[in-house]
Amino acid sequence: MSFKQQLNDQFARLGKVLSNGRRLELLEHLAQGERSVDGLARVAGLSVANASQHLRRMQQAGLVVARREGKQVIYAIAADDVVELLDVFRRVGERHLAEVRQMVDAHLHEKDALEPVSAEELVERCRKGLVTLIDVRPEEEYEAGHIPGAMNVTIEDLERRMAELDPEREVIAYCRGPYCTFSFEAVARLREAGFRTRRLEPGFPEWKLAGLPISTEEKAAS
Amino acid sequence: MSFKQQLNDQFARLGKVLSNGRRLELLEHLAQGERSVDGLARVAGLSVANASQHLRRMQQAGLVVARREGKQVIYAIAADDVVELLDVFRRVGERHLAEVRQMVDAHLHEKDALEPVSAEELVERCRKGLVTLIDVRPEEEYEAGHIPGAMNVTIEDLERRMAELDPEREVIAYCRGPYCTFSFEAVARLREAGFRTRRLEPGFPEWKLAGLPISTEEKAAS
DNA sequence: GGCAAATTCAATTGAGTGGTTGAATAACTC
DNA sequence: GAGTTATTCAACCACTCAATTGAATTTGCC
Repeated sequence: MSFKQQLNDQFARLGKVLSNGRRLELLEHLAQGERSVDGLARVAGLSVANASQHLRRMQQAGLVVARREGKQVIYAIAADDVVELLDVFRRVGERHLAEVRQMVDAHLHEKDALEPVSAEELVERCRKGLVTLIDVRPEEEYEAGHIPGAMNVTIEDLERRMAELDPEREVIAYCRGPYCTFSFEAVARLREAGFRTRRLEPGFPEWKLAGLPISTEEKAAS
Repeated sequence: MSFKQQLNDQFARLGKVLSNGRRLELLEHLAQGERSVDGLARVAGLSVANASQHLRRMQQAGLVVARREGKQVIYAIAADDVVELLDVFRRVGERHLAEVRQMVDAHLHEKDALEPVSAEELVERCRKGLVTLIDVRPEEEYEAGHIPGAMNVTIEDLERRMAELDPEREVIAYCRGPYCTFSFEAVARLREAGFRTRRLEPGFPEWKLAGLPISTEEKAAS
């Protein structure tokens, strides 16, 4: 077997890691911040043993790193370029896999009724103090890092905490990324309740990757 | 099975396509330009039936497109973002797969003895008329598109045609991309023969992707 | 229509993968 | 050190995949 073939076989190992939906899901969660094995197993709906297997495989491929912290093993994305890869991967997938386009169109976008706000636009509007920014991810992920000035309101809390929002200000919601449904849902519900609302185009990982400021201050401070 | 899981399974299909060394090799060749099934089978060292299977699979995933031309079926990369994906994929692979780093270090780079020239630098030097640019890929790929002003000298022809090169000018060689060995080999041989030589950092696909000018003029014109 | 070339299809084989289960290991607590 | 919790290991089964082989299909040419 030629050198070229051996080399391509090595690269193919990376492809193998990305060739399983469960692993992609785990990577998506890890892109939000580091987590323990059973934390990941819970959010991804997998058995602990199964999640552990997938994580170990990704570790061998160098995409994630693990460290021990007491009884727990904490996994994290190995480097920013992995998030970048995931992003390109998703973009190409969305463009080229007919099935993805169909699924996304059918389930998520009510066409562009929920027209997104770009990162630049958000920065501008925040500066002017025109908007309320909400982070629709679970509390754990919010605490691991969020956009400065965002308040954490999960989907479950949304109805209950709507009263806290100023109806005069536009509400902008963001979540994990372009294929996370939280922000779509939040926007839909807030619209029903009469708010002017839009979703932020990038998710938190894309925001972070772009080098924009992030914050890890406690919930109370927002 | 949740929507999120289904969606990730769809994306995983893309990973599956990239999870095989032979397919990656075919994509690398296709990134040089379109080719027929048996042309691809020959350059990749596969049986025609096997190449056909791989190509059909990549077609189903939307990464390549096929068109009939007489008796032959011509395959081509579906869009530029596929080349971009391949590029990110290789970059991440090189950084994160320890085995790749080892193999590449051992076989290709005699460390940076063959320090590469960037695309910008080449454009600058070409403008000043300081360098001879050679394209070390097979004739077919050269004819499908090359950097303007480059002369096509394959590895096989190199020894024989060295006399055509001006020993006073620096010679810059390029080939298929960062994991193609042709330009390394050409540079090594030319150095032995006493030429000042370097290799171009990007390969032809990367050059094209960057939107830099390309030419398809006949060999005689160079 | 009959023949040849290029490609695809269909069936088969051996190897690898994903998920489950139950046992083994590691670290902390008492 | 016994007990508890978090993680990994090992064995297993059903399933998918890569490559080969030979037949079938499509197209062009006489």
